[in-house]
Amino acid sequence: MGITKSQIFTEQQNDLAQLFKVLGHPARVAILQYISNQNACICNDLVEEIGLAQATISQHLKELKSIGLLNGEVEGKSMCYCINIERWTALQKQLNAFFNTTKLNCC
Amino acid sequence: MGITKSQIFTEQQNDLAQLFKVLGHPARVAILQYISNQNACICNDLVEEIGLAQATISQHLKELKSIGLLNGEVEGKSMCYCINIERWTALQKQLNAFFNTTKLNCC
DNA sequence: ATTTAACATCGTAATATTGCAATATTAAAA
DNA sequence: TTTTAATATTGCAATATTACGATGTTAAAT
Repeated sequence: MGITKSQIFTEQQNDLAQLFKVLGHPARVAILQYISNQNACICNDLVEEIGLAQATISQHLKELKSIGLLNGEVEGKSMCYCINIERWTALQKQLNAFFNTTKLNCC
Repeated sequence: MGITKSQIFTEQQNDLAQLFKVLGHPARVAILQYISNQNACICNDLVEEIGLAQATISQHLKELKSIGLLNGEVEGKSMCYCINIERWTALQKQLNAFFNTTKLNCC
């Protein structure tokens, strides 16, 4: 098939998996790491920095935006992409909650 | 293309992305949650519990094993799949390290 | 008004993932 | 030893993802 059977899982499980999934590509990890080390973040820098075509970078940025991790602000003819601090922290808490509520009493 | 250009990223970026990727499927999230709430964990339970075919569950278990999160012990004609506590904790630390080292000084 | 620069979107090819039926494999039970 | 039960593996169809060239779009610069 190739299609994930989302309907058999809880919303929480689907949401959590979606977050992990978006983070599950080295380009997106690299983008987050790079942006976090800049003060100003312009997409064109990323194309040179990461080494993927402009269209590809743009797609990855879109996915990071889809889970609210990035804010994009128009700045002249450039875009200023920034990490959404609140979302970032909330995401970290969300993932830790998953790790902590999963008990380890097995075997 | 469809092929991730792993060679342009660091090993750390690829590894981290791989971990996120394995966790990025609701069935695998559900499996971890279910196993963690059991004392004994037998794959056949999972088939009924999760609602995917036995072959599919077996595949997902294999992926979780691939990042060391699950231990599989043969127990008669059943398998006892358990969360690897050390790996679990290490993984949580690894993800937190990613979140914490990513500075939030942008914009 | 044209040009240029910086993205975004579309279309498409290549590859990966998901899911399952069918078929091994393995070990206990009969 | 045959059967049964539990799980793994294989093969394949359907769908998703990745990547990029080509083409929009928008706003500053000329």
